[in-house]
Amino acid sequence: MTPLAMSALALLNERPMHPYEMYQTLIQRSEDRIVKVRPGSLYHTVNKLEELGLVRATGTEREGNRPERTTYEITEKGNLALAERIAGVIEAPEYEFPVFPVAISQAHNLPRETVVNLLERRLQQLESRRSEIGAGLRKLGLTDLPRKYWLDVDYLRSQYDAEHRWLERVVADIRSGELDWGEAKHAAHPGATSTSETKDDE
Amino acid sequence: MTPLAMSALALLNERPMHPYEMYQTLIQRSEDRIVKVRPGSLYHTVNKLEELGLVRATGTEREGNRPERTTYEITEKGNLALAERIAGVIEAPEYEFPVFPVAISQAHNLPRETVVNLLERRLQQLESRRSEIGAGLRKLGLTDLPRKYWLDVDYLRSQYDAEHRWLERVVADIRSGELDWGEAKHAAHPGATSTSETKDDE
DNA sequence: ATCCGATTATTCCGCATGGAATATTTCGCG
DNA sequence: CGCGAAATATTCCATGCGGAATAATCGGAT
Repeated sequence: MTPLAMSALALLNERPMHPYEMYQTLIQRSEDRIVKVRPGSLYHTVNKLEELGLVRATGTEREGNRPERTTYEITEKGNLALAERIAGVIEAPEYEFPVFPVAISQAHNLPRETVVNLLERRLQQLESRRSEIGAGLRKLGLTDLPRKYWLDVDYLRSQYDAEHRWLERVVADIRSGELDWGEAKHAAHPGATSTSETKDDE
Repeated sequence: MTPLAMSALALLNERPMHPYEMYQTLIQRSEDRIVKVRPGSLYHTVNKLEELGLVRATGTEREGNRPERTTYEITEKGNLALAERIAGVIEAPEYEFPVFPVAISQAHNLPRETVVNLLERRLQQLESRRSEIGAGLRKLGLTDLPRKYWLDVDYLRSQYDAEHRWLERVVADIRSGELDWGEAKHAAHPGATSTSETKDDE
């Protein structure tokens, strides 16, 4: 079950809805900070959930002359599956192949000072993300709600902090020479004087 | 450019190869810990890189009577693009929607003790992951190489540590009551003798 | 009153990914 | 020396997701 499926099921667990209403609700609650949600995917997801018997269509109303909208409700099976999925995800950490480690593992192809600059820019960006998180929290009035309801933010902040510290440490270590950056052959670095040779004869 | 495309380009930046050789090399270097790599996707990826003019086929040899293998080399443009992509990823942090936050944001649907148990199991799993990382490092003899070449491991470890501390803190806070887990209506919890649905009580 | 644009609600298409299928060849084992 | 298993090298197909297209209606400015 994909993240979006989890969110969709969770919504139907509150009350029956039609897909577009789920979309609105997710956006309004700013859950799109945590799940990737696009209208198209949502419909697809709900369809799949129906095939799996985790939700069922209760009926199709039409208001005015707008397109028909199909309302879905969660099934007993769906309720079960949701809880099991949540439990499964929490219980067993799974690596999800973020890009940053890939890039950092190849940073040795770039020259020292370039890397230092890039890392410092990242630091700045992280700072502003951090403050956005805080601002968003307050804007949503989440700070009034018990912590139970924003554990995810709490978690993400701790991850953010760790990355922040790591970046600062690495930058310092490169600067100080503690982390040696033996300049070998590099890949071309952006901004290098490149003899632009473009061959596209296919 | 997807992570796999980055890895492929990086390999071709070392020397020309045919896709299967890239596959072998990635596996042998255990880069599949960091990039998701499946033979199928690799061929597809290389094709796309060719269309984009970032790599070019140098020729097709055949050894014995095995299927023909097409060797590729990186182009000037490819070299440039690789460096730019690496720089771009490092420079600008991008959220990649991991599942754990989604699950944790819905954990309030599960009963207190269940959650505590799940979090504790996760802690254990993380422990063993951690030791595996260390073991893998030593097995590959990476510890001899300068730190420059295993910055990714370094980073991942710091992330791991942060999560570890977060989990311990949260578990402690739930246990102590510091983090209140007001037991409201729950979704069915796995292993519960669930009877009817939870529709009407708010 | 009317026209423009945003909102409502959904469908459709393309593309990247993963898994399986294919076909040949070498290797291990008795 | 011969049989099956693993390795070599690649293609093919089902699937899920994101972005764009569609189509009707509502709100707001002139």
